[in-house]
Amino acid sequence: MQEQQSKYTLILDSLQKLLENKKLQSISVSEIAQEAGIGKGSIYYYFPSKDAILEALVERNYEKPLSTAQNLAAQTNIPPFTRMAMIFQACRSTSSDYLKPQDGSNIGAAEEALLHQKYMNHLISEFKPVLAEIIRQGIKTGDIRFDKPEALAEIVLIVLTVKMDNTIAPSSREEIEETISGLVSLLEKGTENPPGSLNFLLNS
Amino acid sequence: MQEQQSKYTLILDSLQKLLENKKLQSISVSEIAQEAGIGKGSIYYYFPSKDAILEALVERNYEKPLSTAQNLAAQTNIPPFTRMAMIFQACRSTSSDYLKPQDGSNIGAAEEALLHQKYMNHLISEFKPVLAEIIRQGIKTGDIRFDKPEALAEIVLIVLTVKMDNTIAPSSREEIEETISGLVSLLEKGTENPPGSLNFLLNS
DNA sequence: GCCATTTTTCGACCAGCGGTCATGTTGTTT
DNA sequence: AAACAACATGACCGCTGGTCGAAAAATGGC
Repeated sequence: MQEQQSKYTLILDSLQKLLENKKLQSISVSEIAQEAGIGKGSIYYYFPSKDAILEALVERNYEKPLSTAQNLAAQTNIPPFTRMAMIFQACRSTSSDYLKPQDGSNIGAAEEALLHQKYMNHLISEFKPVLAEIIRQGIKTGDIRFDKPEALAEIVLIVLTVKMDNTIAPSSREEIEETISGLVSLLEKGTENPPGSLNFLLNS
Repeated sequence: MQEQQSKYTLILDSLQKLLENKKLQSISVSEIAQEAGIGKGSIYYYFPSKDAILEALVERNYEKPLSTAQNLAAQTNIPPFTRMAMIFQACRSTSSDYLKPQDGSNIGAAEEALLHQKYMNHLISEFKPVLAEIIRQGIKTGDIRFDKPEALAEIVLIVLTVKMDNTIAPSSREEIEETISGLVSLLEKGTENPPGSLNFLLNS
């Protein structure tokens, strides 16, 4: 008989549960196994390493937002800045999923850093072609004036992701908004749009 | 009798040597002790944790470039963009110090991610006020037109650091240059300077 | 010089980690 | 029923970051 969810999915679910509910820290493979109610050895039947579990989880979490973003890019009838706003939104919402309560202990800081690295890496590399395509269309329609769409997309995504993640350049919520607001200003001038015209990107 | 260098310094030197000479990976505390020619327990007399050693090393490595950057910021007779170029240069040179030969094994990827995170964190947070001050002076002299100096400084530093580190958004050397070139274009438009006027920022 | 006190050094030791593996257990095929 | 493959397991391994009591070196008052 086939279970509702395969062990593979069960393992990912368990890791996710541990990540959001309990403190983040370094979650041991044994813990994951215990949470999933299976033997530790079984985990290595489905995953080659602990890293691979993290990687698979990150990948799974961005399947949905990515596909919606891709659909977004195809909707040429929607104005490009509206679509950009939705990507902004996607970055914000997915980012906050990984914010967990910080406790005093620094144990497992390394694993956490790796998680953030993987997360940002995926988000930037996956969203970049989508956002670049949107920008390219915006250039064609004349809404955007800038001659390096890929570079612009990457810059925007890097700043957004890093500030949302808040690990590499930690700051208060106000400072984050200040920087994003500056990014929007820079974007307005860079794409030759009037000041304030992109303010709607700021709504969280 | 006082040794030429304290054990504290010796430990940092040993870690640095291990980081640059051998493959990066996860360097164990025992290894550091062996390299330094001291007992493992002694390390914990000078440092509370392995993390603290990394942190101290990162901090030490940016003492010098930071102080020169701070001196730079004070030199109001030098045009602001020249000083900015020197900060660009500082980012580039310090970044490459940590690029090490990549081998196939993924062991210790977590520790490496932590190192990169610490490194970028320090670089951005330390350079930000300096660069912001330079920008602020540029605004006063009329060389720069932008109303959020801190935000602009942070954006520039984030993009520079992330691209130089090449861990969060890995790409080829050409792609890196492309993105930086895009950043410069964006900067030119954003600060209301003519296209190409900031090209000298690109020289590595 | 000498002892008492403090500062420094050490490596055996610890719990726990990620990962392996021989040994089941279960399910399918013939 | 027998044979075979797919799945499950926890004892086990080498190693890690970190602890600790004891020894060694330095220090200071006399």
